[in-house]
Amino acid sequence: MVSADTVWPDHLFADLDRTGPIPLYFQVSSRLEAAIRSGELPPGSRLENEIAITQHLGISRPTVRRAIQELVDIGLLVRRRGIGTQVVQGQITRQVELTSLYEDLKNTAREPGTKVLIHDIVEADEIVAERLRVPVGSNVVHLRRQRTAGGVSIAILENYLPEAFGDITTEQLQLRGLYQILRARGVTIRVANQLIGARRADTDESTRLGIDDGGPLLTMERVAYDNAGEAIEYGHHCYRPDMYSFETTLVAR
Amino acid sequence: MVSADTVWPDHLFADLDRTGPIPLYFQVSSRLEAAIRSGELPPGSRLENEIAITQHLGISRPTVRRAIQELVDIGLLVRRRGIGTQVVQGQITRQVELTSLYEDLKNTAREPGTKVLIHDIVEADEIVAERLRVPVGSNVVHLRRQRTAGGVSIAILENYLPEAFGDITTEQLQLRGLYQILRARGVTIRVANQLIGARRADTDESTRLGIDDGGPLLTMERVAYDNAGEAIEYGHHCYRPDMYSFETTLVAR
DNA sequence: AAGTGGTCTAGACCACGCG
DNA sequence: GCGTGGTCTAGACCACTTG
Repeated sequence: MVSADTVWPDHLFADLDRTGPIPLYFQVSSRLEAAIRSGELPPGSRLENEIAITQHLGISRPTVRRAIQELVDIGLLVRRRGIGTQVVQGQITRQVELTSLYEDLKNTAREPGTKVLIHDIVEADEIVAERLRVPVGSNVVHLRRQRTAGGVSIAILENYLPEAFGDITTEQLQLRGLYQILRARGVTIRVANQLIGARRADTDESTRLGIDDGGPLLTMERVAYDNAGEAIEYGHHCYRPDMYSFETTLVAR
Repeated sequence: MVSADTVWPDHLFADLDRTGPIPLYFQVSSRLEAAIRSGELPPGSRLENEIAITQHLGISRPTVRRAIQELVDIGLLVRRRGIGTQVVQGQITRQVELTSLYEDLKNTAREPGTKVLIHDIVEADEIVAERLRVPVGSNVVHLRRQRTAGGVSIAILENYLPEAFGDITTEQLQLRGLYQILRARGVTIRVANQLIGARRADTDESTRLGIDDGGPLLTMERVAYDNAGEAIEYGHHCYRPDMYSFETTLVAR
């Protein structure tokens, strides 16, 4: 018997497509996520148990579990053995996505712009060589860009890429984010390692970002890897701390 | 037929325990992780395919897949359909764990210390009430602590907890990290939402942390939730940026 | 004792990348 | 065409929580 206080928005799952290319578990998890974010499943709601969901949807339990797990992984649901599955109390929302700052800004509806300060080929110093796993002194693409949102400077981005990306043009960089350009070339970033910190701005940085000389900067250093596990990009960026910050959701395994 | 250039450290898996309480997939993934981190499986190595591993270990394919998935999730392995599974090139290592600063510091072998500056019960203002999901004006525990490592001040931590934690003693707080105390009471943090930024230090902060007045501070604001999805802790912390930074590994889904 | 999620099996078929 | 990982099934038994 199912407890009376459980919820399951059955109507959302009437049109599951078993023939198309979209996995069943994804169809279920995305509809469920929408129901949670819209408030249809309020914080604290208890979902029906997995067996019951199985019967409602006509799919197997591992598939149901995978759908639920997707939402547990992003911190929207909490599972407890012997208890059930509940919507988390906090309306925690965004995740630090594996996207570029450019896309972050687009999503916040401030018009992003890019000024390319440096775009050349240099020999890798020890740090760049180590990060990109190329020999010291080999050629790498070097970028320095200034990023604006709604006309206001908010970040200075310095990046290094393997020489294979030497044919990226300055025009492309002015129009799009780096990750967009990479994706258009069939390169997908799969894993990234980031180090977030803070330091004083130097004179050049404070002038460009329109802040006080010596004022605080938020910094991020990142190495990104593609599908094949190859290092694709190393960069160290700095941000106006009153215009940008990093949001993360951590979920215990 | 298995390609000649694949690797599988079969000897590591001779003693899998099928009767004990430790899940098979975890036994496999943790041994595999150790082999990767030790360098026994160097970056770029191709693992044997999943069917072959199934036969080597005498376990089913979903179990093998789950073990591999654990390491994909932390950025150690990369899977490609039609290609296989490989060790990531970069030695991605630590993760921002769901632990307190205290434990972070212990792991880096600098002796952590805590000075309790404030420990009282206050009425929740609007922000605290919203974060902890309690009524405005209801009682909450208020903490302000100064954290040292090897005798050097590195952070000021301000936290709010529901009144149910009013029996935590100042002595406990001096000896242990907050999350340790919570765990000892049977409270496990499951989900946390963090916002990381930077700002200027005020005079009190700069004095306590031994930095210049107005110098840069790394800041973190966090709300943490337990197994049941209940808000357990809200805090805003600041760190000496030359002594502490945040490391994250992001993995695309 | 009853109900829940956690783990595991032994298959099946499909989609993608490559030669 | 072949090998790879991606998805899915229909069960089974176990461990934990609560009444």
